[in-house]
Amino acid sequence: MATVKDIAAAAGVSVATVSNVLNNRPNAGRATRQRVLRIAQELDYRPNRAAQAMRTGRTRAIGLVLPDLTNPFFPELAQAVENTARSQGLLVCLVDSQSRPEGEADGFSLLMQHAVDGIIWCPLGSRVPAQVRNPARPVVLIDRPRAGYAVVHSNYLMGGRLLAEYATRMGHRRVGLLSGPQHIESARQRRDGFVKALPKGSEIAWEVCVGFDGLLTQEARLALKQRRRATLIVAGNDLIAIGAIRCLAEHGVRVPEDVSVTGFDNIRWTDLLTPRLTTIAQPVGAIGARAVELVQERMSGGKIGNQRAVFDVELIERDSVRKLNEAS
Amino acid sequence: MATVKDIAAAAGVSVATVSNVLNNRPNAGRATRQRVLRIAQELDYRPNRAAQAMRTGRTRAIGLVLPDLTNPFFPELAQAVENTARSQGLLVCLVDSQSRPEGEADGFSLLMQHAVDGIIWCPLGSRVPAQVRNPARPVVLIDRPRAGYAVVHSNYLMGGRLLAEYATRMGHRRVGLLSGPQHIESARQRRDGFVKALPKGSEIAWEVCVGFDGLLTQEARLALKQRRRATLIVAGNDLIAIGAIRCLAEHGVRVPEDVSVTGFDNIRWTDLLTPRLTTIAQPVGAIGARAVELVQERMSGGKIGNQRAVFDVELIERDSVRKLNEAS
DNA sequence: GCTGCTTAGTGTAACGTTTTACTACGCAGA
DNA sequence: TCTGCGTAGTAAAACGTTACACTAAGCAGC
Repeated sequence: MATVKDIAAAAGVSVATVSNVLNNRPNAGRATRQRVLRIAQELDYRPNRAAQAMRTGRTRAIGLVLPDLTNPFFPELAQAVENTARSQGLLVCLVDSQSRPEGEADGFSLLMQHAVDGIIWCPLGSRVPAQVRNPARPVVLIDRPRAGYAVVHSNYLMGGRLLAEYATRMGHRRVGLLSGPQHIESARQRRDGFVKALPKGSEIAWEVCVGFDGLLTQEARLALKQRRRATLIVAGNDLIAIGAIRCLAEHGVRVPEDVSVTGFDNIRWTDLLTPRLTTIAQPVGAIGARAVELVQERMSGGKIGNQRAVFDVELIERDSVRKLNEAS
Repeated sequence: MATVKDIAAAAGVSVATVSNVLNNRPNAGRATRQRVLRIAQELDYRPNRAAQAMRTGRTRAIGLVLPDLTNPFFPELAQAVENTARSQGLLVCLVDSQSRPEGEADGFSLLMQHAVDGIIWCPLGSRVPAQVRNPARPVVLIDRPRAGYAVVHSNYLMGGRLLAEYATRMGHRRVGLLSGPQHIESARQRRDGFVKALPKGSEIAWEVCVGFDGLLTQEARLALKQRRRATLIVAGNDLIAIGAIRCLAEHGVRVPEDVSVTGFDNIRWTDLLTPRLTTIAQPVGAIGARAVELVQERMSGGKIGNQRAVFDVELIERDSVRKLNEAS
């Protein structure tokens, strides 16, 4: 591979000048500049990132630390992050902790060793790995807020509210809640947003919390079996909704004929399912892109406080909620 | 961050000795060795990867180039690859081409700039990006074979055969094929394996090829609507199967009561669907792990020819195939 | 002609490692 | 005592960049 030295030799200038031209600093004449650029192109020059990194301390790589790629919300996010990053010339280094804190810690350690310029992180729990507690590098959280960090996520309260309004409009007055883990703020806000926006006369028939992975607990299965006259089941995310629909089917309960179900996330094939799932769409692409922008701003010195970027969400009406007549 | 120089100073030896100890080369005395190691630990020394990379040309990072993270088969693969890699101290750099050849090319270019030590690649089409045609770095293909490369994938022929045997056992004699793109070998082998293992007296009622992403073409929808007395539809992967089931539902056709459907891949929530999908399970974890091993072998000099690692697959019997009595 | 300023460009140290060639020392064998 | 050899360790170059401190030349103003 060609180096600056090769270019310098071919152009009859010093390596310093080549470097100056390549990083377009002002101190180079018009003619020289063009000559150097042309030769660089001819030799197919690519800067050696390792050398650059050693000299400048920047790698033009960012870390992406996710809890679980088998939850389809995250691959969509990863795709958005990777594509935006690549369009800016940034490489994405992936860590999937498989929901294990040690995995998260190891991943951070590896990322720090490789001196990534910044980290986009969807934190697992409340624990902050030592490797990142003194963050030499900017960290931007994604999807899950935490005090002291910049974060970009959806307006979960709004999502909850939209669902509550829709439920009411469709005539549902008694709902069962299959919420996500309440120690995760994004799960809590979805739930709270829903509950607060529920009008007088509507009520929560029951509530059970389960994991975001859609694997239902005994308690959840029992609640779904009994149902206690709930006409609508509001799930914490799409995976939970899918799990619920299947559990209901096992008891011979049809969706939406016998009971309605809503999800959250609008993962890609919720509209390939039977029935197509009514859910809340998050602008995943925008979220991923914004996270990259934010981390990049911080990489280039901008210490712009710990901002929050919150994105509006949208109700996607499909087939899993039935319209009740007033009498029912 | 502590450097070798710091350790050398603290231990009263030269940096060369520190380096020797750290890479446990023989020329260092017992006492010195232990002192250096102790101090390195105390100072929480981590080698500067950039400096190492510049000197040795190795980065201890590998690239993972995938066509589409929104196809749930790939995140599972990515997870396996990342976890095995991390356990070996390798960082994974992700590229998602979003099924666009330019994306693939850009990704490779970025990976080469960062001088990853090896690349695990699920190629998009038949085009080989120029960046990788002269591979200074070892490349291991995953899931999609191609002449001249090492590859690790499932035994697709076996998968096809298992499906054919199962179909026969369940009394299905007339099947419709909803195959994947036939220019991709893995799709072709699934199909061929199935067709070849079909006994006399069984027949292919019709065949349509669609993309792996589960979005059905007009032609496919028409075939599903007509059905031409096929009692079983064999889909090229789970996404296609899911799409087919929904399309059938739109025409009021129930699965498996009216027609049976099989998938391929056993992506994670095929058993959350209604009906639970009968499909072929690939050992995704093993495939990912083996790919990492293979690329690592090659990284450390082993030029072991272009081997093929082929993994057995397994039939997962669920609820989407009905047993027909002989008469039907 | 001198001063001061701008433009265009250069020489070289430095970043943190690894590695090559070398030294210094002790000791066994003759 | 000399030779040779193994052990323990060192000095310094090298990897490819960037950036600092310079210089050389041209030119305007007086």
